[in-house]
Amino acid sequence: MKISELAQAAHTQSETIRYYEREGLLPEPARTGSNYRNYDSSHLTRLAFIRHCRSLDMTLGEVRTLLHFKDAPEENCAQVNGLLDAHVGHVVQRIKELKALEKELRALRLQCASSQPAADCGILEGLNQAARQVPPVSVPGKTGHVHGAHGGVGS
Amino acid sequence: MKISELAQAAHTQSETIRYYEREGLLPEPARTGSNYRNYDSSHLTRLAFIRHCRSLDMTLGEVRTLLHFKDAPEENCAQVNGLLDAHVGHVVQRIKELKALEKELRALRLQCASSQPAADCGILEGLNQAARQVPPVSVPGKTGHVHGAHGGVGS
DNA sequence: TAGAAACCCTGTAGCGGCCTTAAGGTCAAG
DNA sequence: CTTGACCTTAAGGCCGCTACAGGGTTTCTA
Repeated sequence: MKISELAQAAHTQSETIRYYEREGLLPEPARTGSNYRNYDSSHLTRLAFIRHCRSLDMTLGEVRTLLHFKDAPEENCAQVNGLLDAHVGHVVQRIKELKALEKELRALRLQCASSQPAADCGILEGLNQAARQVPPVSVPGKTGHVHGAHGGVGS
Repeated sequence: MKISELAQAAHTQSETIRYYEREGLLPEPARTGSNYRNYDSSHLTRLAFIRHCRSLDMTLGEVRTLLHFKDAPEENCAQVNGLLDAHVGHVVQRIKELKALEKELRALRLQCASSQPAADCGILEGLNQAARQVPPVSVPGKTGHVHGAHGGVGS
C-alpha cells in the first residue's frame, strides 16, 4: 500500500508517517520502481500502536521505549511498568494544576461582569494585584511532561 | 536595575526577558554607557504581570491582548472578558481529556503487575489490542490550546 | 493520446516559548 | 592585572508535527 492509503487507514497524515520514519519509529518500507514507499500490514500495525500511544499523550520518547520492548520480547518488561506509572503521575499532576488554574481563573472572571472602559476592568486590576505579590509564580506543567492548556498533538 | 536584578526580582531568566523584549511585550529599557539594559520599576510591574498571566497558562498572544488593554485604558474591556471565558473553557476541556486519559492509563497499568518477559507483558498487549480498533484515535489537546501531559513553560 | 489533476518524492522552514551555546565586551575584587 | 561574574548579540535546539517549494509519476478524463 502506498503512503496515502496507510495514512487513511491509520488516520494519520502522510507527512507524519514520513516524520516517524525519519525518527526511526517506523521501519523504512520497500520502494516501488518509481521510488514510492510501499507499505505492508506490519507497518499499519506499528503505526496504529504509535498513534494509540500518542492518543494517550505519551511522548515519542516514551513510545520509542515501548517499541523497543515490542522489538525485544525476551527482555524484562519492568521498565514498561515504570514508564506507565510515571506517565500516570504526570497526568495526575497536570490535572491538579489545571484545577487550581480553573479556580483562579473563575475567581478572576467574576471581577468584571460587564463591558466598561479597560481602566475600570476588575480582571486587569486583579491580574495587576496578583502580579504584585511577585514570589514563586511558577509556570504550570514544569515538572511533568503533560502540556498546559494549549493544544496537544493533532488527530 | 540591570537585567539579572530584574530577572531575580521577577523569578525569570534573563534570556526570557530579552525574548519578551524582542516579542514586543516589554518595552526596550534605557541603556547604560556600556550598552547594558537599565530597567526601572515599571518594567518589573509589567514583567510580573506577564509572568502571572503565563502562570495562568495563557499564551503570549493572550498576554499581548491583555497588555493592549492595559495600555489603552479608555477602550471597552469586553474582549478581556471574552478572552478569559475562552481560556477557562480551554482549561476545563483539557481537564476532561486528562481525566479520561488517566482512567485509560490506569486500566492499562493493571494489566501487568509483575516483571516478566516483554512478550507476556499485559501492557504492551493491551496497547496492541487497543491499536487494532484503528478508528478515530485522535490525539488529545487538539481543540483548545491547553497542553497535554508534557511540560508547560518553566518558572 | 494528450493534458490535467492527483498523487509521490526530498529538503527546508515554521510554530511557541523559551533554553543553550558561542564569541565577545565590561566591570569589581584580590 | 588577572580572574571570574556579569553583560551583549546571534544562532541553533527542543517537541511533534505541518506546510511549502520544486520537482517526478500516475491516473483520470476528454
